Amino acid sequence: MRMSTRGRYGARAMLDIALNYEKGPVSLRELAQRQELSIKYLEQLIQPLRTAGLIKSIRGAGGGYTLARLPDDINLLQIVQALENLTPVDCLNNPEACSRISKCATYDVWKEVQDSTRNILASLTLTDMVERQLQKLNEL
Amino acid sequence: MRMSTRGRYGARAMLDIALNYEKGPVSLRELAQRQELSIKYLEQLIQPLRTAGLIKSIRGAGGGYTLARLPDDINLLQIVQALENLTPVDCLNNPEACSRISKCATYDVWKEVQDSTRNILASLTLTDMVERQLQKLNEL
DNA sequence: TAGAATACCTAGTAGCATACTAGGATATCT
DNA sequence: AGATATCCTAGTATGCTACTAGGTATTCTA
Repeated sequence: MRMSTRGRYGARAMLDIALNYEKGPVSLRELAQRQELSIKYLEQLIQPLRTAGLIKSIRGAGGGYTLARLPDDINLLQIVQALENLTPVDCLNNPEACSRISKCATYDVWKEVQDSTRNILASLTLTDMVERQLQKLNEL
Repeated sequence: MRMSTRGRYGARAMLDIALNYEKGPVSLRELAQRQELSIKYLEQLIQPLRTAGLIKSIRGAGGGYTLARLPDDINLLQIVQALENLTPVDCLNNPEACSRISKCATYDVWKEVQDSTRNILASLTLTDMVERQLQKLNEL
């Protein structure tokens, strides 16, 4: 039950873009610098976020990325889901993956686990995360 | 956020042993047959469960495994935790893993995710799982 | 006491996913 | 024109997962 760097870096990237919402588009160069991540790797993570409709890009000099919707309309589930497989067990979303489903009690249990983790992630919006971030910086 | 076969097979094994609680020890051969898993792989999964104090073994002919405690005192968190790394992100349990913790708002968020998944798993006991299993078999 | 049946232990290994890097094409601003 | 961006495809090392193999130790039964 581990999260990959994709989901984590993606969340950091989205938070960064949200924090700079007012200041215009955030370029990958800035983003990579602030978040101490490689541009090339970020480049790979940012594309799925774009095709998921969470950010939009502005090409050319002075370009970068901005949120495609209000921070209130973007939650962590959407972010993570765009970047990694959130299904803990294959049989949950692919009934053919296992022939034992009908008699398997653990199936129900994993379903429950999946549902509740999704609920937690979905309950956290970018607005929440921005708030937390600002509060955290104030405490330093 | 995927679960490995270790945790899943381990849960199935524990449930199987619990279902046969009255009938005496369950051998790996029976277990492997019923669960359609390889003996050799099960052998590897069963050891951590034993050292975690969830089952005890009886060696020699006629031997096998039985629960080390009452099914009510064993929950899914204990089972899964014995078999795989449940920490979604390293920094949660190892502060040196990342130097950004103090200013990282996503840290708090992952912590929340971790805590709640652990709570779900901890709330499911072997007794619950046995009940579900029996009910499911009745419905067939 | 032999032998069958079991658990226990250590070492391998193929395949796959992760976490990147590289190089170039395309678009836009100044 | 040139600088600064995004966009796209391919490659790759490393580590983890999901096993398999082979042998040892223990205990029951005939």
